[in-house]
Order: sequence, then structure tokens, then C-alpha cells
Amino acid sequence: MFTVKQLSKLAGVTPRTLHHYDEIGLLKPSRVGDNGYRYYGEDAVLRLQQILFYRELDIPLDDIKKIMGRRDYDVMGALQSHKESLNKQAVRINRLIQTVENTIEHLKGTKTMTDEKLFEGFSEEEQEKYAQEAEKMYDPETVRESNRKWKAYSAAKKKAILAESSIIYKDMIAAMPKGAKSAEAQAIVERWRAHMDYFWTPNLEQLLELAKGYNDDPKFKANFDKMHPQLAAFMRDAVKVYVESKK
Amino acid sequence: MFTVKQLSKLAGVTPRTLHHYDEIGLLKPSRVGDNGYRYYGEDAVLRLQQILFYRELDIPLDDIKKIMGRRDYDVMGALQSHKESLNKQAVRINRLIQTVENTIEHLKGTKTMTDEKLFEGFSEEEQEKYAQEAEKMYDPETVRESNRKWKAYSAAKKKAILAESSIIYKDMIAAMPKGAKSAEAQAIVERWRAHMDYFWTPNLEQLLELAKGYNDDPKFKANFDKMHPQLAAFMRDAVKVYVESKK
DNA sequence: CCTTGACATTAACGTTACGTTAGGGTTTAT
DNA sequence: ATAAACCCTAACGTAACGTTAATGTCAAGG
Repeated sequence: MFTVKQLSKLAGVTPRTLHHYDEIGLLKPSRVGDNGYRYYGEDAVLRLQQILFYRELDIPLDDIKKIMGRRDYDVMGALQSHKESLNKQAVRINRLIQTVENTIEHLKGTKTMTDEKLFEGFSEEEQEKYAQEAEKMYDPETVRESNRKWKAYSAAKKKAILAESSIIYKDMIAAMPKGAKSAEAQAIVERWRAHMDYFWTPNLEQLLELAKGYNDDPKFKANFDKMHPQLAAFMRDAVKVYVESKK
Repeated sequence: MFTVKQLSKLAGVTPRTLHHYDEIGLLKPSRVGDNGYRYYGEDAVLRLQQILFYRELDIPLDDIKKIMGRRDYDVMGALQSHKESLNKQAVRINRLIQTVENTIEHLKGTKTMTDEKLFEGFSEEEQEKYAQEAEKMYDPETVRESNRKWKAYSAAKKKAILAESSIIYKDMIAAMPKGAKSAEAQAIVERWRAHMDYFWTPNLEQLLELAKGYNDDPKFKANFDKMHPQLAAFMRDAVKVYVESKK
């Protein structure tokens, strides 16, 4: 039989933790003395080991209770879905790291970046990925058409189109201090919409989805972040305002 | 000028969030009407954009306040250290994913795993990493000696040693229900200690460090998890009890 | 002018997993 | 006997809002 302090040392937690687990009914002491002292036996030690194992996996105590509670609980399912959530977290954190790095680079005064580098994300090679990604979200047929359209352009034309992209996004960045609702920003959204025609012709709803995609899709986001860490978000807002004003 | 609802829609947050930011002084409305209504101007919109950008990076609001507060604040430094913390999180999460996967495998009834697979982590190749990792924690000379010792063994001998490892850990797993303090577990720790002699002869303190290492080092941990998700923790506890009983 | 619906306000509790006093008994060693 | 070391319960604090609850305000229609 261990007292709180003893067990806490053994398991590497604080007495408070044991108190807490007692409170929420996750780990009751094997016996409680007349003086109110908690005493833990071997079985409790083992159960605590289990609990701490799951806790290390960032599983909420409530879920741990369920997992260990009834014998018929779906432990596998719980772990599977937990793994999924961990995976999502991993993806998210990697994105955040990317963004932070971009921001740092941006702050370092990498304003000397040449347009080539700035827009390399929109190079031909990337354009393919663009289409690939887009395909998942939009009508496949539309995407295929977009691809045909793009491939039909001459090299010079492609370059010109990308250059125009460059200008639009630069202007957009310049308009950011005015706010997404400003006339300036809205005018640029209009230009952007027209520009999209080189690829395909989205309707209002698709336009909005596209702008959202700039934020949600890591590949897109990374490219936008290279230009300005808040460009993607700004675009989304500006386009949202634009779309709502049109309907 | 936007009201709370308007700005909230524009920025994709709830009114409550704006209330909160006002409360903690992160984003004050540009003007407050006689009726108590909050009104936000373009400047506030821009500031909110900034805030949300940092928030997306999981930076605490308090830090965001500092970052955006004084012009002389070390933004770069803040971002750098934040990046570090993100990196740590990433490492940790990847480890967790590994562990969960192992656990799932374990539950799937992978008890049919052959000893070869079970202990492949202790194969010759791994033994080198083992030494490499150990080197960081212990006396380099000791480790070198351990390496020499190991390499001097014949192939058959090595196999026999690994087989013995296998048996010890299996027995240890079998003893887990009895608890780390049980005589059974303690007896196996004794056997384990003797077994370690094939590699080197740790003193009591090093013995404890070694057992701790099984938990703290991802490589070790992964190997142990293959056998039983709680073996490493159990070992650590059992060895701790053992060491304390000896001194 | 009055009603109604949409929106505004402040106040305050709920959430997660304990950390941290605070106030007061109990056990153990000297 | 007394002090050190340990035990208990109670209750507030943490982060960033979500969620009622109770109540005041504004614009539009009858």
C-alpha cells in the first residue's frame, strides 16, 4: 500500500494529480483510512500505469476513462481516431512551421527577392500541381479544360500571363492597408477575376472557393506566403466582400 | 465603421472574440458610441488581420500583444523561438503517432509476431545505434569498451544473447500484472542486470539511467513498444524500486 | 406611435488538467 | 512534547473564448 506521495514518486506525477484522478473518478484509492488518507495497492499502480500511458498520447482524461471503463468499449476505434487527429495536428504544425519560416524570411528584408523567385511557385511545373489539386475540389471536366487551355498557350504567352499575375498580386499587397472592403482592393479583385479567364471562367461561388483554397491548401498557401504572409487571407476576405456585393 | 457583427463576419470570427480582445486590450474599438456600441474603423480591421495571422501560428494572445505592442519589441526573436517550440511539438507528435501505431498493431493480436521481428530492434545494426545513443548519455570510454566487447562475440553467441534478452523481456511483461514492486519483477530486474554484463557493467545509478533512457529515447522506446506499450515504463519503475532497495 | 426582429451590451459560468496557496489535522522521529 | 514531514479539503487561477441570461437599442413596417 502506497500513500499519495509514495505513489506519486513511483509514477512520476504530483500528489495533486492523484487527488484529481480521484475526484473525477479515474483512479480511486484501493482503500481510504479512517483519517481520510488515500492508500493505493498494486492494482491501482497498474491502472495508473495504463492511465499515464494513454495520457502521454494526449488522450483526454475523459476518453481514457471510457477506454478503460467498460470492457466492451472500442479501444481500437478510439486509438484509430486519435491517430487521425494526431495526423491532422502534424500536418497543421508543419504548415505553421513553413509559415513562420516564410514570415521570418520576409522580415529579414528579403524584399530584394526577384520576381522570378517570388513567383516560382507559379511556374509551369507548379501549374500542373495546381490543376491536380484543383481537380479534387472542383468539377474534373472544368479542370481538364483548364489544362488544355493552358497548354495551348505559347511559352511567351505563358510568361506574360505569369507576369500579369505578379502585378496583380503586388497591387493587391499594396492595397492591403486599405482593407479588404476598400474600393482599391475590390477593383483588384475585379482584375484578378478577369485574369483567371486565362485558365478557366469560374462563377461567383467558384471564385470564392478558389480564394478560400488559397488559404486551406498548403501548396497554394506556401506560394502566397512567399509574397506576403497575409496575402492569402486578405484575398479570401476581399473576394468574399466582392462576391457578396455581386449577388 | 463596422459594428461587432459586421467585423466578425468580415474577419471570420465571432462577436465574442471581439469582446474578448477588447477586454484584454488586444483590440480596442476605434470608437464607442454613447449607447455603448463598439465601432471599428479601417485601422482596427488591419490590426485584426495581423492578430489573426499570429493567432493562426498558435501564438498566445499575450505574446501577440507584445509582438504588436511596442515597435522595439523583438519580433524576429519571438518568431524564432516560436518556431523552435513548433518544431518540438512536431517531433513529439510524430513520436506519439508512432506509439499509437505500435499500440494498434499490438492490439490487433500481433502476438503472432515472431521473435525475430519482435526483437529486430535489437539486431546487430540497431546495436550500433544503441551504442551511439548511449554515448551521449554515458561515459564515452565505457561505451567504446562495450562496443569492443560486443564485436568480439561470435555470431552464434550474439544470437544467444539476443535470445536471452527476448526471454527476459517476455518474463518482464508477464510480471507486469504483479506490479513493479513485486518480488517477481524485482527478480527479473536482477536477471536483467546480470544480462547487461554482456555489454558492460553499469553501477546502480547507471542502471537507473539506462532504464529511464528506454522511455526518453524515441529509438529505444519504439523497440520496447513493439513488445508491449508499457514495458518501458514498467522497466523504469521496477528498476527504480530495485535501485532504491539496494542502496 | 408602437411593435417586432435583429443586433447591441454586460455579467458570469463552463471548459481542461492540474498548480498553487490556504487553513488545519496526523504521523513519525527526536 | 515538539517539530518535520505528510495528509486532507476547499477554492481560486490558467487560455481563449462558447454559451446562456437578462436587458437595452435600432430600423422597418403597420
